[in-house]
Amino acid sequence: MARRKSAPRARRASRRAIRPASKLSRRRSSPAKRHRSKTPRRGPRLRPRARPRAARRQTPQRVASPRKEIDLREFEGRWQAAWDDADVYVARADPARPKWYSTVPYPYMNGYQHLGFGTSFLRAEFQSRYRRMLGYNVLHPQGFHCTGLPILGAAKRIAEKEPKQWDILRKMGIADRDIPKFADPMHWIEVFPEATIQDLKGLGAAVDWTRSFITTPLNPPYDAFVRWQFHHLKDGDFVKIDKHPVIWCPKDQAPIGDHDRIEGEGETPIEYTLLKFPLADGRLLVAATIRPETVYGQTNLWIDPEAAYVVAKVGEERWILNEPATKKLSEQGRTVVVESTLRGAELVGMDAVAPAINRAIPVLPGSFIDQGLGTGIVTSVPSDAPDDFVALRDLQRNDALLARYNLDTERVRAIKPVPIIRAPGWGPLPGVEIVERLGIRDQTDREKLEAAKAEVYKTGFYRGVLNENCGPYAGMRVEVAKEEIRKELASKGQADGMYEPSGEVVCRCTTRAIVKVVDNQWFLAYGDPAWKAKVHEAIASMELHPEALRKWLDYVTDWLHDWPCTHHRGLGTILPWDSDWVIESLSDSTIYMAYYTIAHALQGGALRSQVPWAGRLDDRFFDYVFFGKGEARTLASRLGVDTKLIEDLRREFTYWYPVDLRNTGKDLVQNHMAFCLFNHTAIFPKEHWPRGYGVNGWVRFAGRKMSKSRGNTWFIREALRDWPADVIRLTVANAGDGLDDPNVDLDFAETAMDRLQDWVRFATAKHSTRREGHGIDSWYVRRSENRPQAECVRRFIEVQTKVLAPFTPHASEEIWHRTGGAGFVVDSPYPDANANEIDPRAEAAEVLLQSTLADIREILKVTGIAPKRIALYTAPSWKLSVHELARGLAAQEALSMNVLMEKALAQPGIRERAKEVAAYAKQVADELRHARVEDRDRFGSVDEFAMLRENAHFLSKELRVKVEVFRADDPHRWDPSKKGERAVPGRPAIYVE
RNA sequence: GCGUGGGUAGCCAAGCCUGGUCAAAGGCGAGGGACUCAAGAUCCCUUCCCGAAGGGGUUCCCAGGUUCGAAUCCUGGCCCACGCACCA
Repeated sequence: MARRKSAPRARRASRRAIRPASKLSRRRSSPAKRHRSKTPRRGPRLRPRARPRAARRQTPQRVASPRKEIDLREFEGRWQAAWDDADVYVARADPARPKWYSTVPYPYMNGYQHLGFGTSFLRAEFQSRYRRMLGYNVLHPQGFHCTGLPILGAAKRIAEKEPKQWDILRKMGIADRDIPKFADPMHWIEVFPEATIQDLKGLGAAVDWTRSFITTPLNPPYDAFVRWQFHHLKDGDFVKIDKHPVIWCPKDQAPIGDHDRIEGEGETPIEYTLLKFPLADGRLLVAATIRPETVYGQTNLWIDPEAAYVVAKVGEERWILNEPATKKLSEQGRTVVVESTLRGAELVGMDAVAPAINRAIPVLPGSFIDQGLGTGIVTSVPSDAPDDFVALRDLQRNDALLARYNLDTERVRAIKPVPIIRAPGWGPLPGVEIVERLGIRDQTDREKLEAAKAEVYKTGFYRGVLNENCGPYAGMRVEVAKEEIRKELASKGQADGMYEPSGEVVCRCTTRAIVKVVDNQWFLAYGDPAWKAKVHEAIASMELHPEALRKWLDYVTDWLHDWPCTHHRGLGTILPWDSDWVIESLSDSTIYMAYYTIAHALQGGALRSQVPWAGRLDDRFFDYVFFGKGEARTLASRLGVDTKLIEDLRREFTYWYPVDLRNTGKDLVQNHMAFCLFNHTAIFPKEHWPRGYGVNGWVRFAGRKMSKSRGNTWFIREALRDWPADVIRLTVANAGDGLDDPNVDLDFAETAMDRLQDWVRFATAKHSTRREGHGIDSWYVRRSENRPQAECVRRFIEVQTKVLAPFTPHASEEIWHRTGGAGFVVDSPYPDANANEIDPRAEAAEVLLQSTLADIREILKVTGIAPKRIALYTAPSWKLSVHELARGLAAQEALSMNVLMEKALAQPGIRERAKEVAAYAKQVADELRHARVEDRDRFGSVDEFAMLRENAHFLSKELRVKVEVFRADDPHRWDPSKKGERAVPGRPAIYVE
């Protein structure tokens, strides 16, 4: 039996709820309460309501409360230790029993885990515990993900004493003096996996910890496993090498991931169109745009007269553009030779031939151009680009400027925007319209101009249609025309392409990022239609929760394209055939569920394996264990282990695989969950593809989205500091289902805690003190007049304890043991409905009693009578027999008014009240014609008069007034207002005095 | 825009797939009562509107439709959330 040891954490955290008795406390809190009732509470209340300390001290005599306090935390620690000692959750293959294998994706180890992970984890865990009680041999392992950039990045930031990163750790509750240790990435990997284990154990996780591990080469057998996986992918042609645009730091000469950016998180490379404008001498002015569809609205070009430009030879052409653009083009695989430089002013006033419209437009001076973006030359479409319109207006109004550049004033002033796009909600010239609406003064009004651009672009792009000024593209949707026009111009040599970041990205070294096209990027070929087809096949045979997930996964499968699966930096396995690259973190984590099945042997109980032979694993080992290829004996002798050990691992794998349920938050659907299927179909035979997925929403906390940036996170350890684990588990279970975001509701937690304490108190009390009935079905307690039948209560407690066990394993275990249960409740068989114990007659009687009680209450409520005496009248015998006849007819589907009347009148004593009978028969016929069989059968199984008479005392007690029961056809009944006539079967008449 | 999910009472949240037992579970909040010197504890009742007799009215985003019957099925619309990637 379990060794009872009390966990120090639990003792420290114990919170004795002593009922305060002081008037002081009441006075102090009542205004707050009044206030609360009027205004909704702002922000979450994190902790259970605190009992005022002062009150506690003032009234020591009250401490001796008559009720024994239940300290949930105390026995949580105790039972966690007991399960641990008994290795309850350690799972090994057992061919004699059915298996259940469920997992959640391992969390990334750059911090403590919050309740978002906790929720995904617990949902899978509830299922694991439930399956365990159904008799399955359950495997539920948990690993820890360390691959990738964030840990390195964060460690570096700590080393640099960056305040933001420092603060993140401090907010996690790490002491200032300990923070410098996190300058070493290894420290993160030492601290957070252990911390996560403690957190999950604190929640009562039913995990087989002997199979836990961390990723990356720090853990050699896992590293070998990933290498094996990539060899297979390569052999099967699932990996390919190709060109790839990446966000790139020109100074560091390296790609910049999100975590290495000061600015521009989430920005990605997008392709700009380069438009070529021939000058009279054949040189080409090159302007960059993301809106090639607006070429039909071009009126002029913009050049910054103060900026420097270059003439560069690109292919056979001479391009004029700025110097940074030539560098970007070079990085993007173009050959660019700079020949000379010139000032923008030299170009102003020239004419150049615009593509698509093929006519000369003037080059005008503009000061708004961002020289770091594009080419430093901008084509002007004042109809749709607020910048262009404002710059044009500025120039037209500025005589000095016009004069300075010797421009043809008449010609410049004659330039008018050309309408080109029709979009709902906009006039013909959105660029002009928005500038006027926002009251933009001039080119220096940057903030408003940015907003204007965004607004015009969005509707223009998604809803716009090109108009009659757009030549062959008139009538085409902007979204489509964009690509068409670009293709046409490129094919005619009037356009080219260049990548830029989708928004400004600044590297940690403060250099502005550009886009580089690398030409040797390794990809997983998720874009391959044949591969996609196999994934669809896998999805089709899966069990998905919720079912809506199926459509989403199918969509994601089609939408995915080739995935760059290697990096130059970050922690991870070195690509086995090209040591310049490290395998990226979403790519090393797709089939590791297979690794868990053998991890207990490979890890030797440590997260970083120290097992000597496990440091020597090669592909042949995994080929044998996962595919049964090769000889166990040769393998064993090479590794220096017993043949049996190797064979056992093969058995573990074939026993446990595939995964039955993998649950996660919805953020992973379009990457990890999809990748997992792709890689399984690539590597494993069909019978080892995952069987089930579950997905939940983002956890909201007290109605608000839980997010680090908003300071609304709740770490598991914080939650455990404030609440008992079982309460957290119940609260998570209550939070909501489906793909919607579940809501962690602390008011519920508060109630759940009280109820759970009550339940434990009740269930573990001696029979004689259980009479109060807290925690038990109150209808039954009341019906039994507070003397519930002992065996019934015992059964109730047993069943309830088991049903609750997946959610509140600690409380259930405590009850189980204190009520003499054998073994652990978490391993006991789940209760099953027993058909022999269902008594339809008794249930029908209870339904009648309850509905009668409800009817009486309704009458009392409506009339407002304070009753002195209540009488019930059950239906007269003639109504009973008519009803019975009707039921019989209904059962034969022969119920009609005339048949019923005919049969009724044939009975003795009916004819003399034919009129009444007819009225009632009609009513019964209408009621019963559409009634369900079960409902029909309920009538007749109960002797209403006997039942109500027997329970008159109970009703009296419930209603606190005398209740009498009569037959409606009893001539001696007390019935001052002739209510008895209304009685019908199933509905006794009621009189209230 | 594309994709996915959703809109149920003051709030949270079941029900919808498989139509009827649905004025719609449960929880929170609120009101009343019991117990109490008193309570934030516990228990009971109420909580869409009307009603001095167990009833009636109007509801499940809106508008239509199918059906004897719709929160549930179909069509159209409005609104909200999330994702739209190279990485956890």
